[in-house]
Amino acid sequence: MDYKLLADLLFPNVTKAPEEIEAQYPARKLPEGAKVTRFAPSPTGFVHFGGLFPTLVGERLAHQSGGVFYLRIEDTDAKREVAGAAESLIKTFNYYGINFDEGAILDENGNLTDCGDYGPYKQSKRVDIYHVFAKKLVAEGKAYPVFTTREELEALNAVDKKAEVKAKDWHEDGGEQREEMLRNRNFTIEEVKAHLEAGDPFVLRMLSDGDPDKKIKFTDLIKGDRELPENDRDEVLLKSDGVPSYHFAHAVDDHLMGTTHVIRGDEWYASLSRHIMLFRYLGFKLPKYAHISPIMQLGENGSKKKFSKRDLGSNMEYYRELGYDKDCVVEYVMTLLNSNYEDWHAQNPDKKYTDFPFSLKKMSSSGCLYDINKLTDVSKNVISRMDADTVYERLLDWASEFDTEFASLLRENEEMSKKVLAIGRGGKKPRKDLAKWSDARDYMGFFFAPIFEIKEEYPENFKKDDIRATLEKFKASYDYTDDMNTWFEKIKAIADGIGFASDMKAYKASPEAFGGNVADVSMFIRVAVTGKTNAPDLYTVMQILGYDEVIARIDSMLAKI
RNA sequence: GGCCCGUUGGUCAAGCGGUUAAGACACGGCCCUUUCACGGCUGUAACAUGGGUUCGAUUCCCGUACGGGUCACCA
Repeated sequence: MDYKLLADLLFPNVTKAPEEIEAQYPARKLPEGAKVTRFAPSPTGFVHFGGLFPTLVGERLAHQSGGVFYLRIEDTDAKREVAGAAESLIKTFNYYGINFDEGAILDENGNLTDCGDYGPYKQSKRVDIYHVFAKKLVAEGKAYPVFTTREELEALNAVDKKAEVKAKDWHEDGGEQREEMLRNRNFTIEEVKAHLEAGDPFVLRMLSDGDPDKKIKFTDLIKGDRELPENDRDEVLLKSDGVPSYHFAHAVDDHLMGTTHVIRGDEWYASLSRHIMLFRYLGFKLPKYAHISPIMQLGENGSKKKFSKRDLGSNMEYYRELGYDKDCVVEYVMTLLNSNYEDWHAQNPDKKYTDFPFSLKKMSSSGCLYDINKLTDVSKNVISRMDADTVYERLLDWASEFDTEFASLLRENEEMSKKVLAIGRGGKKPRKDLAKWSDARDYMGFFFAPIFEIKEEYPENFKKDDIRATLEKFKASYDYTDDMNTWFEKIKAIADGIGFASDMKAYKASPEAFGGNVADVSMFIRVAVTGKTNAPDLYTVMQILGYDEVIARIDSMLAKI
């Protein structure tokens, strides 16, 4: 077989030499040790929660080392492509603070465009490039056309499955599919020419020289030194429409674009032997690989299941709607990614996650279970460290979209809202009331008269006379200018006045001697003012509410009981 | 099913031949406290399993079970 002739036959329009392409992609001028990583999504839908993991890892590795993190759109499957998916993918990542130095970006009008010297960054625009390298492989006898149609192949595959032909047997014993590959491999130039002239479509497959009985050794940056059987599959390089498969595009693009570290999901691990072979065929230097285990979710039968796109919480939009702050989600992912991250952040509360020395060595090689409890805890910590202005802004951002009534109240009462959000904030041990923005309404809603309805919801074991007496006495004695101590002394006096213990120790010593205690008295007032039995510090609440509002609320309650 | 990978408390996880087997979340108790939240103290709870190797295995080897990934002209 004259491979050179075959190559010209298959790719008559390809005139460029691989070297010409290579010349267009010179090595980047980067500091020693700088890593070049990429995120390479296919635009088929929303950003998946699990997709955040490799993305964040790639971003950290690149930016921590002074390297480059770029975005490449893998739109080689027109059938699955969803209009606008690429744009929304980018928006989502930008929203989470993950930014790309190079690659597909959004211009000011929100349209997809390229940024950087190693493009095009959309694979559908790189078809000519792939063909140059495809032609080279054919000319070297490392790839060949297969004219068998997909339908025919599927039928053969079904036969193999029925006969329980194992994948391994491909190499030794054949199987119908294997036979078909060999038949195509052995076509003469004349046969190929005849197919071509008849207009038969073909796929280009790599001509594998692997032996699955032999192992190929390699290093995965997370899993360590491993080995896999050599690849013996004649993997598809170009589909019948001339568009490359993932495998071929991966090799060509990551080589030309100078990727040093391929960070990807674990589902690619099994095809690594194929990729290694491809890089060898192409004469490319193999990048370093890190395969990340998928995040799991608890299945119905109690077993772990890969977090799938159908699962609640897989769409990043879900967290935004629920009101989880972007920083909280990133923080949570970081705690899962590097086991020492949480300790580090506890010791460096003021630093950002980008200051953390991220390491692949600290990554777990088994998939972890998604835990909403942990997300909640992490979120409370993150929000508790924010200042009141930031909390106000982000809460308002969220509410503007998902709770417009609350949003307008926040806007109309900006000053008060910030005071409320400042309660217990700052200092070493801040309050942790908010895990997500949607918690805020319940936490602080009572400050806003329009959505605050006073209900008479006292525990039943108290006498209404005591409650009434408390409220009346409080109303008579309340002085807005009192300091906290004076204020509370007055409440103690009220307790004494109605036969409740003002001293908790005395009460605990003999509870039967009193009608209740000062905590109960405080509760009477608290319910009238906040509508709840639990609220932030009552004195501060009243200071924010103002004298008139406090008295109005007391009066309102007095009218009801 | 073949081939890979994994398995320390409910969850996330330290650990790399000798430890009272860390820590965090969740859960329980106590303390602080006018409620809540915070904080402090404290408790329950783990090396999947069977064989080896070894003076000694959670740590090393083999098998078993369980879980996961993959086996497309999808990425």
